Amino acid sequence: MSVRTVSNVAAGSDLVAAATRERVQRVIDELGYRPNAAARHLRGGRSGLIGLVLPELSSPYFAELADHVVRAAADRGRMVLVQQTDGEAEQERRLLTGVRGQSVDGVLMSPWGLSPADLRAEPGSSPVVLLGEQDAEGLLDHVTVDGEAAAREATQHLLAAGRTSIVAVGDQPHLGNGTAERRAAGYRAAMTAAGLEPRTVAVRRLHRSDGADAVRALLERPQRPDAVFCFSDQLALGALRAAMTAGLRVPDDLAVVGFDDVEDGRYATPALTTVAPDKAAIAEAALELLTSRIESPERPPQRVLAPYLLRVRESSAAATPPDSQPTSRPGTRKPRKVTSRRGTNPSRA
Amino acid sequence: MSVRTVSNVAAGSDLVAAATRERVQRVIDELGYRPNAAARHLRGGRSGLIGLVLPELSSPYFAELADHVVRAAADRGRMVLVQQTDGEAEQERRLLTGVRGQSVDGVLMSPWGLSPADLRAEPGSSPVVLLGEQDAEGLLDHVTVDGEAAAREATQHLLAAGRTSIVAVGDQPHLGNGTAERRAAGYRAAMTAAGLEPRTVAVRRLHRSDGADAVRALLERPQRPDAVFCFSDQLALGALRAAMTAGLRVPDDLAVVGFDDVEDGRYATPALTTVAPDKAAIAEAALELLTSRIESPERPPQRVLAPYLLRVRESSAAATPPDSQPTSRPGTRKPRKVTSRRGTNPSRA
DNA sequence: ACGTGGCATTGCCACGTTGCAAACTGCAGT
DNA sequence: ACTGCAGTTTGCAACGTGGCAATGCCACGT
Repeated sequence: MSVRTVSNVAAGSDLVAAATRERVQRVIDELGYRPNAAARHLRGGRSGLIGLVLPELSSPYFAELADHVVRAAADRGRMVLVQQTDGEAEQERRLLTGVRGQSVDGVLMSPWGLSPADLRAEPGSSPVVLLGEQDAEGLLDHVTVDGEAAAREATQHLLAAGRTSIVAVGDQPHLGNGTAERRAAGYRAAMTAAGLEPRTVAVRRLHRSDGADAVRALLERPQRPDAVFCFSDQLALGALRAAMTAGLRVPDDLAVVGFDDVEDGRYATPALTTVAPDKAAIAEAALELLTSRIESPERPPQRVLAPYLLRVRESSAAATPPDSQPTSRPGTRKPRKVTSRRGTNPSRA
Repeated sequence: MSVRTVSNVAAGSDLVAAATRERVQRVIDELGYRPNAAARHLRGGRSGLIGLVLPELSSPYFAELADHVVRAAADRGRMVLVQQTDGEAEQERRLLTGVRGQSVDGVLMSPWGLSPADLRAEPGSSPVVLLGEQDAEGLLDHVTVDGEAAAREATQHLLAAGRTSIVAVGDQPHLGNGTAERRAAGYRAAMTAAGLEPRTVAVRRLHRSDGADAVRALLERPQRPDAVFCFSDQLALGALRAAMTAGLRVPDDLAVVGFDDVEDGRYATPALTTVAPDKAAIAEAALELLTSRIESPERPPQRVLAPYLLRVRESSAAATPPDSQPTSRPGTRKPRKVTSRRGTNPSRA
C-alpha cells in the first residue's frame, strides 16, 4: 500500500486494479482523507482557481454577472476569487500583476481604467479574458455584447415611439475602456439617421446619483428632452427618480431606457425598458475562453459576441397603460449570437 | 547568494544585512520574481484565502455585504473565494466540507438551510464564522444584528405613525436559520404591546416577486392592512410595486418598511424606509473574528452584535410630502454596538 | 595575538503530490 | 521450466518555501 497507489486512487487514475481501488477508497472514506490542494497546486502548477476582477461587487450588474461567473466556474470544477478595483487604473494594474501567476490559473477582468493595450503591456503570464466593450481585437481574449448595435437599437425604439428630443446619458470621456464610446456611437448613428441632433451628457460614474444629477440638470435647461437613453440601468433608475421627483410622468413626459437589465429595473415603477445582455452567456463564454486558453496558451486571442435583447417595458411605452404585472416578456427579439473563431472545447475529466 | 537568503529577503525577515537585502531586492524587482503562493501554502499551511459562502450573489444585500467583506479582507492581506448555495442545505453542507481545510484558511458563511447545530456537526476543522441571525451561542463564532430589537423598532415606528393594521411579510418556517423567527418575534412584541393583533405572512424566498405576490394577496382579502413590514428590502420593493400597480398610494394608503438598506431602496419611488444593518461593521467584525480564530483555534466561540439604524424615508412617512432628494438622513439613531467578549486584536505585520 | 560573542549566511530537510521509470506480479506461449 | 508480456505496484525525485541548526564572518575586549 504505497503512497503512490493511494494517490492514483484519489486522482482517479486507471492504473489501479479494481480490488485495490475499492480497498483504498474505503479507507479514504473512513478517514475522511482529502487530497491537499496546496501540494497539488505546487506540483501541478494548477490551483483550480480563477480570479474575477471587477470594479465593484455592490453594483447590481456586476453582482449578477459575478453570480453567473461563479456558477459557470463551479460547473467546470473551478472556484472564483473576487477582487475589486473601484474602476481605478492603478488597482486594475496592481491586481492583474499581483494575482496573476500566483494563486490563480487565469483571470476574468472587467477593466474600466485601463485600455486593452495597457493590460496587454502588463507583465505576468497567466491567461486573461476581458469582459466588456473595449476594443481588444488581437490583443486579448474578450467577451462582449455589441454595444454599438444595442445602443442604436434602443435609440431606434425611442424614435419609433415618437420621441424626438432624445439625450444620451453616460458618456465617460475620462475612462479608457471604450464602453461609453461604443454606446454613444450607436446612439449617434440612430439619431443622425433620423435627421436629429444627438446630444450626450457625461457622467463621472455610473451610479444612480449620477443619473439623477444628470437628469435634474437636464430638466433645468430650457430645452427639455422627451427621452433619455442611459448607458446603465443604475443611471436610468436615478433618472427615473429625478424625473418623478420633478413631477414628471414617466413615460408620458419623459421616456427612460437603460442598459444592463438588472433586477431592480424590472421592479421599478415604472418598469424600466433596457438593453439586456445575456449575462449567463457572457459568463459561459468567458469561462470557455479562459479554460481553453489555460489549456493552450499560444492560441491567438479571440473575441466572442454575446447575445443581447431590448426589453421594452413601461418606462418607454408610447401611450399604453402600465400592465399589471412586471414580466420579462421579450421585446424586440434579436439574439445576434456571433462567435468569431470560437475555439474548440477540450473535454474535461 | 543562497536560495535561503533570497527567501529571507522575500519574506521580509530581519536576519539579512541591509546591503544584501538591497542587492537581492534589486534582482527581485528586475526579474519580477514573486514568491510562489502554492509553496508557501504547502509549507506554512496558510493560503491567505478565506471562503465566503452565501445564498446568492445576485441578491443586492449579499452583493453589498460581499463588497464589504472583500474590502475588509484586502485590508488584512487576504483574498476571498466566493461560493453560492442558493440557500440549499445540501449545498451549504457540501461547500462547508469541501472548501474547508482545502484551499482556504477559514470560512465566512451565511447559512439559510442549515442550523448552527447542523453546521457545528459537519466534519472538517477549519474556522467558520457565521453571518446572520441564527442562534449560534456557544457553538460557532457569529456576527449579527439584533434582528428582534430592530424589528420591534421598525414596528414601533409604524405604530407611532398612526398605523394600526400592520402585517409582517417574510416569515420562512421552512428554513432552519432563525432569521425570520427573530424578526417576527420583535414584530409581535411591538404589536402585542400596542394591544394589536399581529399578523404574519410567510414567503418561500425573499425576492421581489415574493413580496409582490404576498401584498397582492393581502390586498384581495377583506381586511386591508395600512402598513406592511417586510423582512427584506427585496420583499419591500416587490410590495411597493404591487401596491402601486393596485393603484394604492404609498405611504398614504399603505406604508412599507423593509430590512437591509440596499441601495435600490434609497432610490425607489417612494424611497424605502428600512432597517439598516451596518454592513461594513459586520464585515469588519467577521474578519476580525475569523483571523483571531485562525490564530487561536481553541478560543471559545464569540458573538458580535453589529449596529443597525432605522432609516426613515418616504415609504412610511405619516403625512409629509416626499422630500425632493433621497438622502440617507439617519432616522432613529440607535447604534447599539454590543460586543460580547470581543477578542483581542492581534497585531499584523 | 587570541578568544568570545553576535550577527549574517547557508545547508538540510519536509510539507503532499504526481511524472517517470523501475520493479514486480501472474499468466500465456514456446 | 523459461521467456515475454501486460497489467499493477512501487521508489525516487522535485515543485518552492521556511524552520532549524550549523557554519562563517567580523569586531571587540583582554
